Amino acid sequence: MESPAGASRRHTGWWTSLSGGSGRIYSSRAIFGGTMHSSAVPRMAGESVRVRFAPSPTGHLHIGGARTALFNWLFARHNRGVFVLRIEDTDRTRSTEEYIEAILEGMTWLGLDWDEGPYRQTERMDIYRAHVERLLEEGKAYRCYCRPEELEARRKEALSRGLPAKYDGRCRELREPPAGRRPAVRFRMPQTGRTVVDDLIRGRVVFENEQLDDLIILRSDGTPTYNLVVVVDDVQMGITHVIRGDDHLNNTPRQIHIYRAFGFEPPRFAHLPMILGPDRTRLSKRHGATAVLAYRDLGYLPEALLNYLARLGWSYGDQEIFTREELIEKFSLGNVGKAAAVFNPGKLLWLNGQYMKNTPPERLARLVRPFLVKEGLIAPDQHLDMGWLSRAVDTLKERAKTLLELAALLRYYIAEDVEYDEKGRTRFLTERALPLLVDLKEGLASLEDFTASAIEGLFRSLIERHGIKLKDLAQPVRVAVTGRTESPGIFDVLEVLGREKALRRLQRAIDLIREERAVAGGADRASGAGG
RNA sequence: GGUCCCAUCGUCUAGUGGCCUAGGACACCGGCCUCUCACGUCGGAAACACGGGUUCGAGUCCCGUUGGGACCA
Repeated sequence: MESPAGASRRHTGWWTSLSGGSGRIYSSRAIFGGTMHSSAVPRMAGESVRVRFAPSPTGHLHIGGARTALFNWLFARHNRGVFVLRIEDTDRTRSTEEYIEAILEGMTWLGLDWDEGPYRQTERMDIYRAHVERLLEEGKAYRCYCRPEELEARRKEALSRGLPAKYDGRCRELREPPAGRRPAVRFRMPQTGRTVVDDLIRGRVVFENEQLDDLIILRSDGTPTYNLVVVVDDVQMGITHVIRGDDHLNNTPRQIHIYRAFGFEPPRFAHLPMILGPDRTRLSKRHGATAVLAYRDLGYLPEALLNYLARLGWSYGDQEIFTREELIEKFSLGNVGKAAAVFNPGKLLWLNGQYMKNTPPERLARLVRPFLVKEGLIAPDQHLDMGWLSRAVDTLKERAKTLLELAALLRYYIAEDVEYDEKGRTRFLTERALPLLVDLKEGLASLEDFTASAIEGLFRSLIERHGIKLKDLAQPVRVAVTGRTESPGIFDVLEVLGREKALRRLQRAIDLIREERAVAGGADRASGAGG
């Protein structure tokens, strides 16, 4: 499932357009009149669940969007429903093809495969205009000739007098439109009564209709606005459950009235709590890496990020680690919390470490390869024995919390030579260690099988012969072969390193100690301090 | 400003009126394991925002206050 192709096998096609040939959900006949009622997916008992993720391609797929996508995906998979991907690219000035690609790539990397789409709103403009036209004909919407500047001035005026900044409805009953102005279209909201949203997460939320504006559904330039478009799309795509961020909760009553104006029962709504940064404001770039693909490039495993995202706002008793299948099986909206959650990179890192140590070394070896290239340890097309790399990875995987760290640790196995950690060199590559290293080198050179257990045997007999503890030998050797004071078990390190490299590095350490002895001796003589 | 939402350890959370002397996880501190580091393991410090009610009993229900967030832009 790591390959992009794997995740896209269910897609009906990248650029499937609802207004084009697919016709499965939508047919052009369904746009108008009575056919619309019957052609939209009816809400009957036992009807299958249809949900959607509708990102707007004005940026990368970020943590918050990915969590929304994940919850929709989990809800669909849990209920054996359909997960639709819809690109909300009506904002042409800010939407780009690159971001669309990046969003698809992010979802594919996370394994959030969609069943339909991606549909694109820009291909559906005629449909939205037709819907607006219908509302106009039925008197459920009206043309508004107020200019944006006028509206702005009135809003400021109202605000300064402490009144609600609501559209005053002056074009509602307009008989004679002023000449020479291109009107916008407003939706006629009810002005009395109340609207109830029975939210699947937040419970019953009541809005006074008095508070609702006659909102603009078609701008004077002919482009439809968000609240119209989202309703038309959700109706036509047969969406049964709208699961989205709670920043949309205030829009919900308006949308409910638009559904009703078209003669549809609204879907069920579920508003997810926000994800915040450490300063408790909405998570954004200021807080560091927020793009899903940035975590991929930092060496995170997709299943770890997925697991972390799932636990951000959702829980299942005390359980922290879930396989993808468990998430699908155990997910329910009832276990989604209501309070906003702070994104905690430290916990994500821990979780990734858990996944690292429980992932088969063969897979990690495959995944770490690009990071070795990035680290400059191998050339992009360089051959690398994957069996050997797997063994090397196996010794390191519980020491590395990310693939990037793993690649860095792999350096002393792969590189020709090592750089000594300064402290390690002065502390362990000493005169005292010299005979030990010499003896060990000889022993290793004549060892029959260059295996960890044979190497251990050699170490045991050496420390007995010299009357020392294991660490007196292990640490100097560790510094000599890895350059560092910490590493996996020294026997494993030597085995993975192989006889040739091991001997060469020991010799280099031996030479170094002897050189320093010579220099020190020279210095002693020069200063006349020699005794 | 108006409307709406939210409120348990620093963070993610369990908790759906008695099982709570508030549980788990990350991070933090200490012990153990040990050739080092890590993993693991054992232990520690750490929270029901505040005030009123309801109730025999409230983290849990209601109201208010405070604080945070979102939308209107």
